[in-house]
Amino acid sequence: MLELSFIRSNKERVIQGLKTRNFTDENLKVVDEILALDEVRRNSQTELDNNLAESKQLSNEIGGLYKQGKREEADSMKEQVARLKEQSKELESRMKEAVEKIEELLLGVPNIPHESVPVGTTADDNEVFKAWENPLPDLGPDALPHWELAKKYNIFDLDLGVKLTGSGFPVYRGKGARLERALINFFLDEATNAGYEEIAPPLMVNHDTAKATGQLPDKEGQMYYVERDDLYLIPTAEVPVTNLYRDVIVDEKDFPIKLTGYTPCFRREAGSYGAHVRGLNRVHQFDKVEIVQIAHPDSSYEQLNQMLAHVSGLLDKLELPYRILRLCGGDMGFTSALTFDFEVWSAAQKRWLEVSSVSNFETYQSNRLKVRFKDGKQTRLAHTLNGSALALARIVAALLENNQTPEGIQIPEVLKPYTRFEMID
RNA sequence: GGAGAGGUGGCCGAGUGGUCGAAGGCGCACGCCUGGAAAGCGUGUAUACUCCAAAAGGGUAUCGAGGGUUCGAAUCCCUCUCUCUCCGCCA
Repeated sequence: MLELSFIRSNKERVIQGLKTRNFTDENLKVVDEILALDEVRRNSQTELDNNLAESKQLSNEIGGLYKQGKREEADSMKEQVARLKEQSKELESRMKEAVEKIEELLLGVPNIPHESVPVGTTADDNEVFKAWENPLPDLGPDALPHWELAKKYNIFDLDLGVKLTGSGFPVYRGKGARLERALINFFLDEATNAGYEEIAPPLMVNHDTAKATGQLPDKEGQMYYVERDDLYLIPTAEVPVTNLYRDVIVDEKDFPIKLTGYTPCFRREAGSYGAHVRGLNRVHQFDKVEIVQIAHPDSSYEQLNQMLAHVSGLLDKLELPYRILRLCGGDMGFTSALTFDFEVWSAAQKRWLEVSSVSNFETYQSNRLKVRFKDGKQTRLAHTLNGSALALARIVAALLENNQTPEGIQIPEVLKPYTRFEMID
């Protein structure tokens, strides 16, 4: 959520930002609407405060009069207080109404894009920030997509998942399960070595938590919900991990706070069908290691670069061809100010698969989270950032496809200490 | 699931209707003292909104949450919620 005070003093910047997000003139009216309501709110608040101050003072005087036994004087003052109270009620409801309406409108306003965000409406308009310079692997016509490889080597099984749960819940087995575990450990170790503290969070969260990182209300339909206990299954570790710092005033010298966590991720996403969602390309449950940072506003973009370098390093070590995209205004997530997507080349499907999304949310998320720090006397919102490092299912898909040989599937060097086998055959 | 106890500031803890944003202690910060430190002494130490061009300084709200009684609520009443203890069940 944008800060109201920011909109108040940076109206033009907000409007420009929303234009990058392809807001029409009609949609842009929301800004004026918010500012008008803010005016109403502040006026009623000032009036209300004065009113309450007066009642308070009168009440104290009444107390004094009673002690002196001046009953009649006191009683007439009571009437005054009663009248003020009437007015206060009215003012309060007017204020409350404005506050609620502002909140509602504010929830509909996305984050202001960073100045480097390219204009555009769809994924086609994303900028290739870092291309893959080397030739892409060519496996020839016999290359099998990962779902065929899964059958051939019995490493994961989607049909069994259907039996147990439903479509989109893969069962990994044998070396497939080991590979999964190896990748998780590899990613966690890498993050730890890069200075991230490992967190093992709950996989279910309450309403407040889901709201603070922005999953509620905008993405309610994407989450699995346990009605009986009013809990949501997490769609990403970002949710519980970032919420660790909800309502916390951070000590400035602790910046940047760097956290990592492995969790399964649960996503309902009723999406498109066909080849794009086959196999592990899009599933309802997948494993992911997430990195999260809470940073000082002055250095959050440095930290973002550091996160890009970290994710790049992982893909380099796994020897996977990848490229980095800078998302355009139309494709960027609602809450993000700047997002880079990592895509890995899947050699049998011959297409790029998104495996990581690294974003700086600036204060958009921290405004709801109320993650703050002291800047002198002032309390300011911190910046939050996060990124996948990395999402497993698609990495597995690409590893299987790219590394297939007639003898079997080669395990990248760096993973061998983790899998403790060299080949899936 | 059953029974009971309890939620007060960063922490501990006092406060059962009147000027209480809240005693006291601890912690923390700064200063004095000291060769330096400790001790000691002094000062300060919540958050949000708001008024003011800003600073200084005001105002309002907040004692788990919401509602009620009252001129006046941390204190009384109601609802909800969370935590703890005991019992039951259980990886």
